[in-house]
Amino acid sequence: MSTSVTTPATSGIFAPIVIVGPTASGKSQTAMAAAISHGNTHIVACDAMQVYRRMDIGTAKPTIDDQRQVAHHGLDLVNPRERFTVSEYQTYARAAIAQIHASGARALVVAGTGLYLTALIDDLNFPGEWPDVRAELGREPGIDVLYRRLQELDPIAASKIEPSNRRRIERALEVCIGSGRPFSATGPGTGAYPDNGVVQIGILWNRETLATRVEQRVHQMMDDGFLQEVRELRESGSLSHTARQALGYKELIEHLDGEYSLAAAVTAMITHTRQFAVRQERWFRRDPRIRWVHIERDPATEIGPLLAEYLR
RNA sequence: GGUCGGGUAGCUCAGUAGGCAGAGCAUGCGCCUGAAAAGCGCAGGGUCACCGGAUCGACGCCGGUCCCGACCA
Repeated sequence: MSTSVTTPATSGIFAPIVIVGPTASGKSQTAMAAAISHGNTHIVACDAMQVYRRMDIGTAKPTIDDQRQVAHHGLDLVNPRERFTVSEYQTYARAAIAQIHASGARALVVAGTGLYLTALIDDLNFPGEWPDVRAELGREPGIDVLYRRLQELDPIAASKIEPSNRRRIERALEVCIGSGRPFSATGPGTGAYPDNGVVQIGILWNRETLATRVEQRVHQMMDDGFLQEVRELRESGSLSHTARQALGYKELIEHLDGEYSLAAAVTAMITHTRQFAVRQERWFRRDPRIRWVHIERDPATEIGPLLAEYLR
């Protein structure tokens, strides 16, 4: 079955169940427990960093043991030196879910990366890439020049992009110039929340507790040999633009480069991870389709019953 | 004990020849279409260490007190 651009491959009776939540909220653990107790369930990771091989500890990737107990998808798709984008994820994950469902099993998506999830379950059509156009735009020093040009070519897109956001201005221009059509004609975008039949369950902790969990997890990662993992990655060659910016990896690479003491790197890592968790919450809470569950102590047991209704 | 620095936002520090107090980071909120663990924006937040004085007016000037640092004895 081909991945139609107008109908997500996920709609209909075989729509997946999705667990969303910020980092360190206990998504993976919850999914594992549910998959084991219900059987015939595959877990599909929706995570921009777990796609990289050899980036295991810092991305909190499900262990080999977990993967032996429950079939996982979306992990270890590319080398950390390779480029990987939302668009590729969209194609990959829709095909994976279609295949899982075709085999008569259930797909349980575990989502931490908001844009990737939108690409997976909603109508997000990526218009294409024009590297030569992009390169040329990158050479223009004046951001105001670029913004004015976008205002001419695509006033609608320009009105939605802040004049200071160079990256988005460049991408919109790249599409306008490359395709000859306005970027804003691409589709409804990320702000549309159509009824797609996908059940999304959100894990919600209070801020302070989540912050504590983040801190504890960072220390746990360090105890588990995170520094050694980063050292090996760093020695095996340079990472792709995306992989290089993964939380924790970035800070530890800077430490190994001598820019940070280890203690400072760990502190920065905790702060940045906490900020990331908040940003994830902000992304997800815009989606009115998500059913949030306030967690007091243990997400696996507190979400279990709700999940059971849909995994039957 | 003496001399010299310094005490300003949660943190690190600017600042004013006296006229309603600033930045970066942190925090809160918002945005997000091929880097998204990325990128961008907005906001809240101060008895300018304390006490007294001169001045129309002090964070700034004068006197004193306390605290921190360096050096000298």
